[in-house]
Parts: sequence; structure tokens; C-alpha cells
Amino acid sequence: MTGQDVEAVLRAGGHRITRPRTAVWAALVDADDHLTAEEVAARVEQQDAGVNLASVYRTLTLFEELELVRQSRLGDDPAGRWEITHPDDDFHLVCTVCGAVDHHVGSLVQTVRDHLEGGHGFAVDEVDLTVRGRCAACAGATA
Amino acid sequence: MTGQDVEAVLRAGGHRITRPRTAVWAALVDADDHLTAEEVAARVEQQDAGVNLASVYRTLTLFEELELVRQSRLGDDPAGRWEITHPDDDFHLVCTVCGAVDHHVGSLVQTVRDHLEGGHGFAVDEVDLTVRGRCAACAGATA
DNA sequence: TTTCATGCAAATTCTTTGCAAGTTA
DNA sequence: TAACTTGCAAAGAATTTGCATGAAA
Repeated sequence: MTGQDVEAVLRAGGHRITRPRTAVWAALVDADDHLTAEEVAARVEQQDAGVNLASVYRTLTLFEELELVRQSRLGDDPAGRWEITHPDDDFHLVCTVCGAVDHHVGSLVQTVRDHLEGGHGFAVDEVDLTVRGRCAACAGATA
Repeated sequence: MTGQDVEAVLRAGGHRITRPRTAVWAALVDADDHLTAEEVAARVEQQDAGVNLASVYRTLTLFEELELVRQSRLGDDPAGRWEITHPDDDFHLVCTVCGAVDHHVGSLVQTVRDHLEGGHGFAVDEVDLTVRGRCAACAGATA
């Protein structure tokens, strides 16, 4: 999803292209990571001029409605974290030792979808698979 | 996990058996469901005398440390929800139409564990699998 | 009786909202 | 120009914390 695609999605929904929206999107693209609203605001501030936190929240909420981004709440972190929507976004490996959050790209999510669609009559819209544990490096260090 | 088991876990950790702790545990057992802290407080009030919300939070946090309960945040509900820990607790089916939250008890979580432990060197501690979509009843109604 | 837990109220953190001023189309 | 957005500040919701009183061991 490029910046131009985003502009097209916004326009299609009757929304305007504004500096805050462009800047928030750029911050999320650069990050390639899960950011809290405050982190997004901080990164925007470094690049462009500042964007108010309230506007960041409004922008993220809008993007979520347009399915451009997703919010997730990992572990017991009280703050919501945002990331750009892409097919494997919904599979998170969280290391409880070093704190790394990995987007594990694999076939498991599809397995889950197939299992549910096939046997349970449940129409799957979103799969959010969060696994907590110790990544290979940390598991090796403590073993 | 019976009430007696819980008392044993508390004692083993050097914690006292108190009315609020007993009452919160009972509420969670009765519910067999995901409850917010406020819902726990409300249910306790119906049974026993009231327990302060702050104490409910402190109790839930303690139980979480003792791995007696788990907290999860489903969808974009801002409130944390608590439930008793048991092997299949970590598989949630959330219907976006009727709002039903189902504990789907099945083999998928184990599949995820096996997959990761086997191929990725990731030591799994917790799997949280949340699927959003439409349950059989609601999918049929809108189809 | 000594230490731990509770209740109450105030404080924090994250997020949302009202409204006037600034921007986009 | 007309409608949509932003920034600012205040409001809200969920959760945490300080401290004196009360209860458990």
C-alpha cells in the first residue's frame, strides 16, 4: 500500500488529504512496527511539524475504519498499538525476555481460518494470534 | 481448580485468605465467562457484601501473578476482561454481530504451540488466539 | 500483636470530545 | 466559499496509588 493508494482510499471515502494524515501514514510506514499513538506523534514531530495527539487519535481511528491500519493490545500494555494492515499483521510473536515483537509470516493464520470455516460455520473476519514466550536467542541464553 | 486449591496457592505465596479474595474467585468461577473488573465487583456485591473496585483490581492482579486468572483485551473494548485460567481459555471466538464471546475448546492452540516449538526455536508460554467474525447463527441470518 | 489487606479518595494514564480557527476542495 | 479538519483544553473511562483503619495469622 503506497502513499498514493492511501490518498485514493481517503478520497473515495470523501475524506480530505491533509498534512496530519499524510504524516501519520508516513510514520507508520517508516516504523514497520507497532506504535502507540504517542509514539506516532513523536515520530511525526521529528519529520514534519508537530501534530496534536488528539488529531493522531482521530486519524488512526479514521484509518482503522478504512481498514488501512489495525489496533492491537499486546500483553498487559495498557496503551493500544497501531500498525499498517497487511495480510500477516495478525500473527504476533512477543518475547517476554527481550520484548521483541515479531511479525511471524506463515501459514498458521490460514490454518485457523480453514479450520473454523470448514467445521464450525463461523465466518472469519479477523484472526489475531498472539504468542508470548521466549524467542530463539533468549530461550538459548536462559537454557 | 477448586476453591481449596486457590487457598493453597495463596498460602504458598505467603498471601492471606480474605473475604474479598474468596468472593472475587467465586464470582469468576460462577461467571465462566469474561468479566470486566466492574462486572466482578457487581457480582460480588450481589452475593456477599460489597468489595471496593480498587480491591477487585488488586485481587485480580494478584491472581494474575499467581497464574490463577488471565486478562485479555478483546476487540476495541477499552476495558480489560478477566477469566479463570484453564487450558483452552486462550481461544476466543468473538461474533461482531451479536457480540457473543465463545470459548472454543479445541486442538488449534496445541497446533500453534507445536508448530512454533518445532520449527522456530520459540519457547511458547502463552497463546492468545482471538478470531473475530460472525457466528453460525448470525452468518446464516445475514447470508 | 504484628503484618498484610482493605476502603476511600485522589492521582495517573490513555483516549475522546466541544468548539473556535485554519485548510482543503 | 462551504464543508471538513485541526489544535487546544477540558472531559471521560479505566486503572493505580497513598494512607489510615481493619482483619488475618
